[in-house]
Amino acid sequence: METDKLMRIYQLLYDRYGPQKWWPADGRFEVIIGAILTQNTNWKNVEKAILNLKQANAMTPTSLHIMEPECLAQLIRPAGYYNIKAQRLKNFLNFLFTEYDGEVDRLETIPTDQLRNQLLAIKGIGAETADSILLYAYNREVFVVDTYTCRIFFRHLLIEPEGGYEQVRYFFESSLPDDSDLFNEYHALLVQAGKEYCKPKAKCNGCPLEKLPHEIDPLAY
DNA sequence: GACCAGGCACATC
DNA sequence: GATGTGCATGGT
Repeated sequence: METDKLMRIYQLLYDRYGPQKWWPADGRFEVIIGAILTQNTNWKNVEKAILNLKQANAMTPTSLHIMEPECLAQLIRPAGYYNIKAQRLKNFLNFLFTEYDGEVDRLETIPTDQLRNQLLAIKGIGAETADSILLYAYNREVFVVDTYTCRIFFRHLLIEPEGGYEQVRYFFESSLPDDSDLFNEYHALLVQAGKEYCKPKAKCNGCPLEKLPHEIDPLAY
């Protein structure tokens, strides 16, 4: 049904930007940490926080698990919301050590739906963060919906503004081939296009999708 | 100085 | 169920 349209959009984005090779991280654990740190935050700031953790030899489950929350908060300070994010990281690590002995690889064998529910039960991990972890750390066939995804697709009249997260996710997952590599690139390309052309209060001249049907008033979303 | 960033939980109506 | 608010640094 919507498959052709979605693949055409994918192709337009891919032609413009090429492969994005996400997630920009060194290993599974770092993907998870980055997914929490990047909540409502510029990735450049997250990189500074991750560098701090690495320089403190703290980018391991054990060292983060035993670290004082105040110390962790100071290390991740550049990523913003550092107190709340330190707690969120701790919540994940408590889960990891309680349920899986602190081994991220042991999540590999858990069925996707079950793992998703376990992640969502952790305070501080919402739908987008859980799905980022599932797709980018565990290669599961889960489409990550974020602000840019909604904004771009709403402006191009492809989704309803009142469609919630799960509706939009279903729209992509049911229309696209069940391919985690495709989901991976697609989301990354939408973020790239969004950063450049789909700001909240700006028109998007030059956007790779500008020839598609388009909502005229960019302030609408 | 204003605006924005790869959200989420919680309060209140 | 919808809507509003706090959380915070750093780049443009």
